[in-house]
Amino acid sequence: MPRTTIADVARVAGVSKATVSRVLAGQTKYVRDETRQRVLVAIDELEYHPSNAARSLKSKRSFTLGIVGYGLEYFGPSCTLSGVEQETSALGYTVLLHLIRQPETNNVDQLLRKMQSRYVDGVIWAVPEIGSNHAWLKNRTLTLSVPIVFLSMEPQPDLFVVSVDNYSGGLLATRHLIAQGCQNIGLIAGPLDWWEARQRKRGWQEALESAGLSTRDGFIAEGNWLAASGEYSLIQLLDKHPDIDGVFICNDRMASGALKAARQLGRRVPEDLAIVGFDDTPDAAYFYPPLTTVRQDMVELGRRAVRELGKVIAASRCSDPASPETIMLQPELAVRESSRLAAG
Amino acid sequence: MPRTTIADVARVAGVSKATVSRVLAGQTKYVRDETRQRVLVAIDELEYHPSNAARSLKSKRSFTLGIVGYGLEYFGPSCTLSGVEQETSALGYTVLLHLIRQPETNNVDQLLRKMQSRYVDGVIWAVPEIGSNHAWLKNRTLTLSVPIVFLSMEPQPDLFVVSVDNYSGGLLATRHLIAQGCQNIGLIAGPLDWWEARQRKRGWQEALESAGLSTRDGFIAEGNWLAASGEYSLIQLLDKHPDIDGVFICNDRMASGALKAARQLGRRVPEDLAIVGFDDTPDAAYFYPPLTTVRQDMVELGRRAVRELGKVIAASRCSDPASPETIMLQPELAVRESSRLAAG
DNA sequence: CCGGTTTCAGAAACCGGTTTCAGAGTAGAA
DNA sequence: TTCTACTCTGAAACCGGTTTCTGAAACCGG
Repeated sequence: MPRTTIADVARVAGVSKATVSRVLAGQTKYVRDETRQRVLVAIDELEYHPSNAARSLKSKRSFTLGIVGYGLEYFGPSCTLSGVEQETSALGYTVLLHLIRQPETNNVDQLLRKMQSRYVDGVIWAVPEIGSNHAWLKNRTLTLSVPIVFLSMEPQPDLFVVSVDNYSGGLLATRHLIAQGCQNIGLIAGPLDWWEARQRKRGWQEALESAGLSTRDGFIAEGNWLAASGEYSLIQLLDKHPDIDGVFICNDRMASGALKAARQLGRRVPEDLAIVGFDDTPDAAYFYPPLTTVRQDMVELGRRAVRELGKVIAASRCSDPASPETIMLQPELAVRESSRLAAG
Repeated sequence: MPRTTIADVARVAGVSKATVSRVLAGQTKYVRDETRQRVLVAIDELEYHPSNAARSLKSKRSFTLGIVGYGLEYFGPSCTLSGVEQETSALGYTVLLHLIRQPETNNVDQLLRKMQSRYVDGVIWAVPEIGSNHAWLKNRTLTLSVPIVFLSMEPQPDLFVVSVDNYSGGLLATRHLIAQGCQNIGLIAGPLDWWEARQRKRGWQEALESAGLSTRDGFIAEGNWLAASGEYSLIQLLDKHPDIDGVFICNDRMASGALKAARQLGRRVPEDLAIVGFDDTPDAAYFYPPLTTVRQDMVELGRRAVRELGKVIAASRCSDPASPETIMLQPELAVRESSRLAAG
């Protein structure tokens, strides 16, 4: 049986397709109240739902937002996606999801074209900036015919960017360690080709410098976000510098590895070694000992990005382009036992 | 500037729209090779990409799979979604994502209609069976005009279901505890209105019974998947039955809470209390002590579901409906220190 | 050489909405 | 009373593909 179309509704309501369309569009003008009621009744009666394809074809919009994501196996990105979907639904759009597996992927062209061929009304680019994987932006600046909001990348004056302030997070973590009385504070960084990892490192660095503490190169180890690398890195670090009494570890997973290493080495946490992580994963509070960490609200990040995108889309529809802006969400510190030294 | 259409390609290639369409469809018949080449060149030259909307409108397919998901903040569902997306892309489709926040949601009708209005070619229902949230299926059995594959629900003869064998997982975990010499084995279950939680419990129960061990009611605590409930539940359990020497905890998060409780109570793990979890979260290996757990491959779950859906879609297109089947993925045990007792 | 099948290609209808344009009816102004 | 102005509605064009139908040309056995 063929689907019920706008023509069916029109026939039942005794009006023309045009009128039904106007009612659907929610126009209050140019439709008499009594007519509107008849149409609404017919729609209800027939359980009519308009075809998105037909609608998109003519109006060139799809009521769809394209999301390009990465690393869904990690807690942060999953939460971001959840936030994105939530806000997208709230705005009456639907999410078209595309995940990238190689962050340095370079078939961006094909991807964008695919999105365009689906008339997405906007795009959330939720692939973190790694190496030069955002270089494609150089070539096509503003050739982007569809509004895009970028997540977690170096702010650029001509782009919409929403990100957590990782630098500020690094500051928070490190200042806290300093306040706890740590003298030799190490860093287990994320992969330094990640923009976010570099920002966290910079926070660590500047906190130490402005406190007059040393940032010797040997105090830095570069991990790969995984627990095993945290374990390994801490062993390395303590081997070279046994006097390290505090470490800022750039995500909770690596921190959990480091905690394991500390146990194996017989270093008590926090007495011998204070540790601060980053993310505030749900289980960070259940590490042994519970982990002090920098909390970032990834769900809110996703929501904000979509809200921003919504504004851009609305503006572009009024042919009144919104001016690019950068939104930085501030992380906060969750203090737990892994860094709690006898209060001075 | 208007987008390049099939008519543009036709003009450049010196053929008609119909011919271009045939080339696009990949038909080898009814298009001379030389003509095809001309068309392909034109397509390439104009960087032509067909409009999905126009295509869907006529052909009633959208090359899109609708995914209805739940609980993306958890590790498992995220991985499933990742697997789903991967396989969906591989099959040339795109994912349309809709997340549910109240698992007992009952506006299923509206949701399905929305999917239909977007002409999705198939649906993956990735909302776990909780309470009677799948009851809507009763009313509309086979009225479903679009192929659906269900995840993680009680198998039904007339539905396509793909799931991890949770019962078998419960068996594995509990038999392992028995093999380690535990005599009094408790259970910290998930919320028992979850089908998956009930299956895991059943595995525990039958393993004990077939070994001639007791399954007193007091040996069971019902958690809510969260770490805090694992902590609380273990305290309860040990309070009532201090002689418990092993526990099967139905997910890793609760297990991490339980490990914390054990530390607080001064119970050594595994010497005084052996613990087995479920999921094999990436950090389970870094718990203190490292957690023995039942590993389920959620990524593969997602992939399998899509592959299955692909088959159903293909079959339905040949108006040769595939006959419903149930696929059960077998979990496996990852043995670590939390349950490793001196080998007998 | 002829009727019949097969291959190739184009014209036009069609999918289900939106939008333009034009016309009818009514109200208000001159 | 007539002229504009505004409200309401329908007919028809349009969006960009797919598909049917039709016909020309090529091929083929008799």
